[in-house]
Amino acid sequence: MPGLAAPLIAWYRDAARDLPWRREGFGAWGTLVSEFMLQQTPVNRVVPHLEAWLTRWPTPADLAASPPGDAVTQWANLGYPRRALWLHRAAVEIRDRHDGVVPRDVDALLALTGIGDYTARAVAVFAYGDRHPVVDTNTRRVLARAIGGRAQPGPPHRRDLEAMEAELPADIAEAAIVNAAAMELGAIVCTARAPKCEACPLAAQCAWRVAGYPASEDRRRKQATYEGSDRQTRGAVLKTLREAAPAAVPVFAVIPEWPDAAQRDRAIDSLIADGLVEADDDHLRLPGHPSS
DNA sequence: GACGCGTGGAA
DNA sequence: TTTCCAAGCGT
Repeated sequence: MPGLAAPLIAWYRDAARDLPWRREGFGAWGTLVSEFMLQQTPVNRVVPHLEAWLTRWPTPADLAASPPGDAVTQWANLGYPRRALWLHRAAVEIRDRHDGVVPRDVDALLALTGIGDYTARAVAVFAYGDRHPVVDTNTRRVLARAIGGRAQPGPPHRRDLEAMEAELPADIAEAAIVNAAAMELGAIVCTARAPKCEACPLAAQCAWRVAGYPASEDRRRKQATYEGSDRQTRGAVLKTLREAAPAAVPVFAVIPEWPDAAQRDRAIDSLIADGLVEADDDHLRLPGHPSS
């Protein structure tokens, strides 16, 4: 097995997209915010929101000083609004536990709200230049195909980190590039549907291609139907409150047209339980308590 | 390990 | 049109 590092590094030098968080000196806070936004939201939708966010809140302390509801409003339609709440909590934790500086240590990053195996290592590697395996869904797919010979990866697993670690050069700077290049390859060449193998630097050594693109059992979770779901209902409720913010909205005026009143009430209750919505008297609003 | 969690663009 | 997919995380 020749290894993936050398061809990935050469390819990345020419093919990498020019993205804001790859600019020199983008900063650890910017990297952290970008990674939160990129958790399940496509790059093209993140870019404009990221710039607006960092203009409003240039440091973790700036965000921590605002009400969490403002973060939910600024999050707008990026989806999964819990991430806005988690990012706000992380900012408070950074202010209180790390003197306002995004931590560099992976375990310290993992201890922050909303940061898991991927985001912690992404910040340590891309913002601070340390040497760790960074494994997202793109990298898992590249590894599954190039090394495992399978069409798609299985569910995320700690073993993925070990597989990526085995591909990293000893040189710290090169290791960071290999991490970024594997993700980039999965994002723009080794895509889930219709991979562009003719443009792939790993084509000659790709186990999946060499084996003739065998179909493998797809163990990925199917996404639940969105139309008519509780998630859709929650989204509609929160959209109403974002558009009214910072004003509160009478409960009777929150998606009154919704066909299933019980589902609407269930959505409101779950949003309150998640801390995304506050209820007082007969009104609902985004959470407004200062963070401390 | 499996589930719940938004939103919009592309095939 | 419907389905699939997108730099995951907490429970």
